[in-house]
Amino acid sequence: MYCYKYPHPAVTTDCVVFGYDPNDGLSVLLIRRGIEPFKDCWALPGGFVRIDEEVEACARRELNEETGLQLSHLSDLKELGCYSGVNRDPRERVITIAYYQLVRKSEVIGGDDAKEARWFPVDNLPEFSFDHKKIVEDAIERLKRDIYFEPIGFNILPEVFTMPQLYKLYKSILKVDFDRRNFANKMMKLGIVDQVGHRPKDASRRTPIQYRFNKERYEMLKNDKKAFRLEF
Amino acid sequence: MYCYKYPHPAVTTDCVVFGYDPNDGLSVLLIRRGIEPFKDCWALPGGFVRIDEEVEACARRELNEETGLQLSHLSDLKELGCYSGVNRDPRERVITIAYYQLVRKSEVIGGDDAKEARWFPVDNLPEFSFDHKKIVEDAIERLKRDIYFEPIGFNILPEVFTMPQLYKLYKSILKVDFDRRNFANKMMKLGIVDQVGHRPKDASRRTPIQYRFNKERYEMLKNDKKAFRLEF
DNA sequence: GTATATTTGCGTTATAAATACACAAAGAAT
DNA sequence: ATTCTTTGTGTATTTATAACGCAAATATAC
Repeated sequence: MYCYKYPHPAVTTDCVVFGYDPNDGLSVLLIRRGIEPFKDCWALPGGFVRIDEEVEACARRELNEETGLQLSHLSDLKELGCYSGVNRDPRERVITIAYYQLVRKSEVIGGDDAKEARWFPVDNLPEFSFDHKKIVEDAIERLKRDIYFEPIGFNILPEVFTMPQLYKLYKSILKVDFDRRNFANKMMKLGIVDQVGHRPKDASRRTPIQYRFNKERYEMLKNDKKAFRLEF
Repeated sequence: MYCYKYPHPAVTTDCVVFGYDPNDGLSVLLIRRGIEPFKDCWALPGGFVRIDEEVEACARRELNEETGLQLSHLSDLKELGCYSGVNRDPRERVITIAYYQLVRKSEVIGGDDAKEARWFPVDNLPEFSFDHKKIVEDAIERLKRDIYFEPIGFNILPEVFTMPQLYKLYKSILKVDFDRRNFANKMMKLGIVDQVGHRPKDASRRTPIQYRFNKERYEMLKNDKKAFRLEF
């Protein structure tokens, strides 16, 4: 037993992990809870912060334990915010720090002693445990906002992709229509993407050109919030 | 005594409160600690989250208790982030949620049983307690970023102000030079400010025109992150 | 198998916005 | 009395945004 002079809340982390594929569009990674409360319901991967562990480290650890996802030490989770409603967990007072991140779906192995982990398209989400519905909604809003001010896609698209793929990713997040040609021009002018190899001269116009992100320029624009801006 | 099966961290809040005046520029509100650790050192206003209290509510309460500041229930604190270094407090494991806010200096009464509270210009800060130096630095960076994407000034300038005053506020936050005429044009075109009364016809050109914020439009632009953008 | 629709790349043009200054009047500083 | 500073107004120039045309290849429909 651990005793304190004043009552202490428990602190947990939750992660909203976004994945993407051309068929389902944007999806969120959820796990099925194995224990009460909300046994067998869907919830965000997450768990209790250890006493000698930083909060973001906890989010990474829980993510790995529950979904097999091993985030690169480079790619940092984005802090979404603190959720502190006094009755959000029936067991005890629990304060949660939520994070979000974009990953390639293929990186989820779901191995280990992983509870059942599954992708749900953002417009077809299940019933949630706790206040996780609100957290996911906030994450989607946040992602929608962030996409205007920093480049998105490096972690969520395959290494080599086509302009139509990048365009569709943006459209499926923003849910608005904008001109594909202006979008491609902007991406090129920003210098964020490089053409991969040469297009074979026997290839038809219908075969899309392949690109990869220019990591150097991508990181630069990610940090310099003034330089990157989308309108739409 | 309150006992738990697993060890629990303590949770606190800290507030970075910015004020402004033409002479000192941007300042931060700090209090002198009355107890150990860091007795008599300067620290951010803040304190322990109560077990039946939401985190943001705690930040408001502590702010009021320690500085006399009573924030309008409308103006919400902005969440800055979570600070969770395992040794940031020598007493026990403490996780802090930091907030920031802009206020008029005059609103700080410093009454009550308030510990000594004082404004420090951001480029002349004292030694800090805990990791509050990092928190303040982060808040300044965050403010610098936010200023590009949403209107700032409603809470920090007097109700009626002049364009040169608004211009100087922006310059003292951003610490870059930009054209005052283009800035004024932009503010006018955004519809964020309304001229107050008529300029007396005997008034010279040297007497600045008075403005107040158009609250409706201000709030609109605050929420629609796409509509408000500064370049500089 | 032919007609039609869709996808892709590569443009152009009109409108709007950002940027960089010019200038004059009033007052302050020297 | 002269010079410098502050304030408001205005105007070019450059740059970015938004809307759209077109042809080639291929997929789809009938």
